[in-house]
Amino acid sequence: MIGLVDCNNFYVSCERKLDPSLEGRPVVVLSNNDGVVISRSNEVKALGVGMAAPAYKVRDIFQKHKVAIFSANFNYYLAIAKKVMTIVHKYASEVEEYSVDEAFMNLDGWEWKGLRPYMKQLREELREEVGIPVSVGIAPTKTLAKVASELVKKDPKSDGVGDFSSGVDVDAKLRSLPVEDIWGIGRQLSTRLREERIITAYDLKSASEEWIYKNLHVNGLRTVYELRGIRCIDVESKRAVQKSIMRSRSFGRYITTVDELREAVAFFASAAAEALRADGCIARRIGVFVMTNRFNDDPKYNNTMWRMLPEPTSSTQIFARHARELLDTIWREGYKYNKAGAMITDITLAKNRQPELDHDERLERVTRAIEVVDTINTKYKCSVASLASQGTNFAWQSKQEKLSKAPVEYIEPNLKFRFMTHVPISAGKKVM
DNA sequence: TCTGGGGTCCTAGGACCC
DNA sequence: TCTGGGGTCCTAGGACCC
Repeated sequence: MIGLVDCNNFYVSCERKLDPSLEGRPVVVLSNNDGVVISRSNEVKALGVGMAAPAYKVRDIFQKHKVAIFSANFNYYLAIAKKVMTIVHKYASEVEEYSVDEAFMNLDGWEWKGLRPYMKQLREELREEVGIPVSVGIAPTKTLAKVASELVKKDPKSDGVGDFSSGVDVDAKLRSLPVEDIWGIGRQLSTRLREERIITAYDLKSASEEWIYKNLHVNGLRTVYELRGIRCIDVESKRAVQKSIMRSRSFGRYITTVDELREAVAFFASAAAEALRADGCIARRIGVFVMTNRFNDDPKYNNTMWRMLPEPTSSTQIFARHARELLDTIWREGYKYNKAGAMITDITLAKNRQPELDHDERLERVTRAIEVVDTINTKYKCSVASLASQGTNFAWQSKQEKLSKAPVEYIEPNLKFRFMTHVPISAGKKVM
């Protein structure tokens, strides 16, 4: 059997942990730049506010129903997620941390009768020790475990554990789940399926394999098999090396000068390189993209450019220099830029690198300087130190107007959602 | 006025090779 | 006028996930 632990309304639950008076009240968490809704309490879901709803469009609802609004505090949420995962690992030897707030457990070999109380115990421990409510699904496949936890979340009378392991009329459960709520069936596919009168999870389970393969390809067929209880997607408990790293932001205001955009791109490239080093990896390819606002009538310009480096590296300076050159190639005067980013791909483990033929002392020095920067940033849990080229303005910084104050022991140093401060230092004499 | 930031995998189509 | 048949590799773009 496979178990799935899924934190309920995770970011909202984290805010409620800080302020228990939010319990029972409508609460939302907004994305970066306070742009869209990324976590909703059940009360907010009941108001009809959708996932990823633009904040300005639902402001009236928020006001009318006195919704508590928070800017996303990812460093804090990650700290809580870590506590959750630590406990989940106690309950299974094979755990796949599927996302920040979700984990699959391989429970093969467990007597099915024991599974439900075992998972209830996990749920209670998470509630007591971390203060986060979760839903659990137990089923023969990952897709069915997702279905089980999904149904549990929707059922106010349930005890939080959905069990498909034995003696359950799974088909009846599948009939109650709309096809678009299945893991792996998104908007396009569900539209296509509905045209074919495939409306519920049960319809999909019973669909013609030929038709599915022709229209939904291998992934669709995998989903169908998984709904039938045939395991096609394994629990991947070993964390794989990332294949790409991206850092990007929507800006708090439009950027119209190349200098400001250069600073932003230098920051993104540096942040990506830092994450690369933290993984013990090197990479050969860097890309940069720029975008104008895609929602208004302003003149549009989007562009991306990639470059293959002569050899793999993890050097902030090298990535930042190439990122700047790429930006200068795609930069066009006269547009209001709204978003930009840097991407690194063709990643391999640094220990697999071919040994250097000639020892480069300058490179060594630069590498040491960068190590110091990484250490400082990790220690202070934000970007205290940076390349001079990143500038000191951060005029392009995102908005975060409703940040909750998490105690410092709840702040997890992390490279993904690093915020920016204003004390750049130079790593060496001239770095770029 | 105000619309996130990461990731993964798959497919189609072009370039190129024999 | 007729205009091979594979194969591989790469990239762009689409679909999905949270």
